[in-house]
Amino acid sequence: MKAKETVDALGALAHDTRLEAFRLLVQKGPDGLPAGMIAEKLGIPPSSLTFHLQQLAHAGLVTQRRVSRQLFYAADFAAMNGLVAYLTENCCGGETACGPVCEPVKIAIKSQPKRRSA
Amino acid sequence: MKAKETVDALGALAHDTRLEAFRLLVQKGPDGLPAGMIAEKLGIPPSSLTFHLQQLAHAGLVTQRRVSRQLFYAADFAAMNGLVAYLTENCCGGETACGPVCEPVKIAIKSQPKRRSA
DNA sequence: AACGCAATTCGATATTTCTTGAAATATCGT
DNA sequence: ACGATATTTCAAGAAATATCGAATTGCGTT
Repeated sequence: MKAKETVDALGALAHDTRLEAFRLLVQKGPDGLPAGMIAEKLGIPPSSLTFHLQQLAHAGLVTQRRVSRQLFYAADFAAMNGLVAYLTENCCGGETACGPVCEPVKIAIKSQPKRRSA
Repeated sequence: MKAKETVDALGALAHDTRLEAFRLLVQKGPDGLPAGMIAEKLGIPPSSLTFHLQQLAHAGLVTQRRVSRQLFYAADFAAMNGLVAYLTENCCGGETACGPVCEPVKIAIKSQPKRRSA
């Protein structure tokens, strides 16, 4: 049943608004942001935002925690990494003769100086 | 316009049949597989397969090459890695104080012994 | 308890995506 | 050129997803 979860996660990310929201949260780190601030940054009405955050949450890509009146959302980094792992699993059949095509791109670059190019 | 391309790629992968097809191709390596064989393995009619492969191709995730009467499809590993990079870009704002949450999972495991568990 | 603020649920509409048979195109062998 | 094989294109109905205003719930303050 891993495939189904993965499809959910990919589908959750496959949308302008949600991708933007998710990336915002990835860049914000474990503390996350309150829904209202996300809605404001994305320029969409609250009810629309809720709809999209729920898809991300249902897919396990973001977590939710209440702080007083606000609901903070944060990226779930383990889920994100799990998703990536699933996509690339057993690349080239695990053959060592595969060449450099399976080489990872060093995802998630905390040790590097800021780079915004990709 | 990088966001739009990413949404396309994620959308292309966010479907049962297409995810299965893509993973099949990832595991098959650079040589890929002819359309007919993919359709057979997935158990779907040819016209349906074409529809899905086109989405993957349009998103740049697979390439196409003709060999006699057959059309071979293969995963585009650079595109896949670019997608992952975009998702995780500037994780935690690039702060070194972020902790282990941005740590990559060592995607693409070509040095492991064969495992077919998924 | 009453008020205000933050966010969600509901509902109805609009839009997009999926599916697959039938017909068309491309390539090969004879 | 003809027939067979491999795959794509077309069309249109079916299914899933997106949008957002109005009403509602949860929480804190007075």
